Order: sequence, then structure tokens, then C-alpha cells
Amino acid sequence: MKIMALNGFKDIVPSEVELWRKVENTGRDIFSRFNFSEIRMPILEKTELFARSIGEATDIVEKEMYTFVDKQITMRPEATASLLRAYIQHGLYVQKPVQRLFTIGPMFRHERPQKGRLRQFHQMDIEVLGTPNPRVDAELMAMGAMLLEELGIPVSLEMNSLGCPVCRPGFREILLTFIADRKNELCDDCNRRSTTNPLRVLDCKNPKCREQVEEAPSIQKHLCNDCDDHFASVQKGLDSLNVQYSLNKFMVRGLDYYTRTTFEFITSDLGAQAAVGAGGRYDGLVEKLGGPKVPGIGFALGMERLVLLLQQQEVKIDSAKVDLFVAGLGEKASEFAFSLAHTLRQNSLNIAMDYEGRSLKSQMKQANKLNARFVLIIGENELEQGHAVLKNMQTQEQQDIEIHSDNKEIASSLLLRCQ
RNA sequence: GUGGGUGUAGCUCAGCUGGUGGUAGCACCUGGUUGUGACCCAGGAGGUCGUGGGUUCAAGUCCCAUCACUCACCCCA
Repeated sequence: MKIMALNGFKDIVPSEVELWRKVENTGRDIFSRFNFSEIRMPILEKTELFARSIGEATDIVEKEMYTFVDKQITMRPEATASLLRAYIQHGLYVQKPVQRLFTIGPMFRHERPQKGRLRQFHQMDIEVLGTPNPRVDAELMAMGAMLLEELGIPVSLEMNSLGCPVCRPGFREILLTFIADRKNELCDDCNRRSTTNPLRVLDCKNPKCREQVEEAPSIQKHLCNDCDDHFASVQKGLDSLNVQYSLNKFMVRGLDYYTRTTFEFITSDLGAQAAVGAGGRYDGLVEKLGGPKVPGIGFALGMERLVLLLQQQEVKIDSAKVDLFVAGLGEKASEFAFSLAHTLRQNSLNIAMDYEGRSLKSQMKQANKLNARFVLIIGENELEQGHAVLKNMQTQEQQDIEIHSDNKEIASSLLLRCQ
């Protein structure tokens, strides 16, 4: 029986890593343009951290976490809680009143895997701590849009406000009344949701529920003055940056901690997994985790989903080019090639060679497949006479190279010719 | 946790109403005169047909079970 990776856990093989690096490098580039600093946290945390931040009653905490029960530690199901824990633990709020942080790494949730959804998955997570300013909300969305645009991934941005502890409870009551009135029209799931998370009824996928919910009260019309002002300012900010978006009064969040602004970047090319990025404001969370009373906002991008989209678009990346393939013919020449290759590498050239004593034809084929720019052919006779042949694989030109001298001199002469 | 679909070479897949596993494509290796890649040609290697039962003279094919993968629901990035 072959040993295979766990269900929902995937290897990222070399041919895929190129795309992953593209996603990650583009992310890092954009984040630094917006003056974000990277932070890295451990993958294991105390279980309590997630229970407190994400919410005891959420599916994630109730049944999807990888927890070592005996030790009460858990592999993080998302990044925000860990990041805030680190932010509080190291007193980062003292060093800078507003912290702009990002982190990239794996998360773990024990869900049934499907397209764009794995048990170990990777996110780029961005958080701004310490400011309630609605411009930051707009700026974050604009940054996400910029990143996706530079990756060439078309998405739509949807936004909503979830209100705050002042106005949300009131809306919840209104919504509950609405749901109760249509109890018989709504699906079983929605009736269950009405007790667990009533807002969820708003984004049920069941067509019948959708129809019913069409006339549901809009939270956007039940915001308190502060939330309403904030919501308006965010929209003004987006407009001033020319970011396209639409308001979606049905969009809610699965995690308890969100307040006010909430948003998603949505694609239509990933089946059921429409959201490639999502986030929102969480003004009470830092305090709830034992930190100072500072507001925060953040979002996460699902890297698997981004990579899938790039794969679907058949985006190709140039693989790292080999500068020079050193082809040695016969034992003596191979030995010479072996040590010369090392010197060339010390001089920063990307060198490949054959180790199996294969024919020149075979070595040329390998060089070609590796996209080598040059091949240095070292034969037995030439080696004795102190020269070798340097072939430019593109132009097919060949020239004689002196190899009388020591490796260092050969290397510097090759460096010049391989520019 | 609940449903549907699919398991044949490293990958993508043919294989009809049961009758000897495909000259299939890609990839790989070796050749196509002396020491030169791409294109082309020839050859080669590579498989307990996911696994275990059952029906049958005979099972990749039919039945049952099981495992894996996959898509969707729930939930979520």
C-alpha cells in the first residue's frame, strides 16, 4: 500500500511552485507599496485563542479545528487571531499607534475538501490595527483590487456593513421577526440558522430562500448614525480611488468578530468557491483578546484559489534559466567539468550538468530541455590541448575557449562570454 | 457529517452487448555512422486494470463491499 498525503492535504510540486511564487511575490510587492510589514507566527496556538476570537458557536470552532485535545492546543484555522495575539504579546501598539501587518502561510480546517478548499490551505492575511478611519477600509479594498488586477484575475468587489454592537442587535430582532413570518417558506438549513446565526439566512444559496429573502430588511437601512457615517465614508473613499464595487445587503460573515465594513472579492470561475478574498472590520476583537481598546480591519486571500485561477487561465511562467550546461565527454573531461561547474557556481552562474556519463547528444538534449543559454563542450582531446567549445544555444554559434589556466580564470572568461 | 461522479502506464485517456491490457497522445531512455539540442523517424522501458469478495467456462467490463480521489451541500479564503 502506497503511502499518500492525507485527504485534503496537497503537495505543491515544482511545476506548480512557479505560480505560487508569482502569487506570493506579487503580494509582497503590493504590500510593501502600501507600507505593510511582514510578521510570522507559529502554527500552533492555545485552543482558547480561537474559541475566544472566532466564536465558540461557529462551525470552525465547533467541528473543524485540528486540536490536540490532551494539550488544548490547535493548529490555526485562520491567521487573524494569531496575529492579534502576537500584536498584543509584543506590545506592538506601543511601538506604533497604527500597525500595518501582513503574514503568509498555511491554515488548517477539518472540512470536506472540494475545489479550491483544502484542509491545509494557504492565505495571505493583511491587517491594520489601531485606526477606525474609513479611509483605511477603502484603502485595503483598493489594495486587494490592485493585487488581483496585477495578477490578471478578474473579480468583483462586494461590500456591506454589519453594523456594530449598538445597532446590530436591533437589526437582528427585526430580521428574526421577518424569518419567523416565513418559517414555512424557508429551507431546513435556514430555520436552523435562525437560531445559530440569523444573518446567514440572508446568503442562503437555496433559490426559494433567495426569493423570500429578496424582501428581507436591509441592515444598511438599520445602521446607527456612526455606522452609517462610516459606511458612507468608505464608499466615498472607494469612489475617490476609482475602485469598482457593489453593495450587497445580503453579504454576512461566518466569524463572530466582524463589525461594520465587510467585503469580498468574488470570482465566477471557481464553482462553489466564489470568494478569493474576504475580510472586514473587527473593532472589538483586540480588546476581547486582552489587548488595548483599538479598532482593526483586515482581509485574507485564499492562495489556492488564486493559483487555481491562474492555472485555469494557463498562465505560464518562465522557469529559471540555466546559464551554462557543462558537457564533459569521458571520465577525465567529466571530472574537469565537475570542478569547473563548482567554480562557475561560486561566480553566481546557474550551472547544470550530466552525471550519468551520457553521450554528447544526450547532454545536448538535456541542455535544450533545461533552456540552457550556453553549453560548454569539453572533450578528452581538447582537454589535453587546453581548449573547449562554447556553444550559444540560440544562435548556434560556437567558439573556442582556452582552458589552460586555472578554474578561476576560465570562470572569468566564461562570465564575460555568457552575458 | 450528507449526497452525486470517477478509479486502466509518471500524466491525459481509449477499451462496445463479458472472450488474450492499447502500434493511443505527452513525458522518459537508446539509436538514426566518427563528438552537437529543437523538427522528424525507428526501437525500448514502464501495469498485481484502486483493493477484497461474488456471479461465470471466462471479469478492466456485471454484482456487493471497501478505500481513494473528485464535485456539490453544510461551512468557509
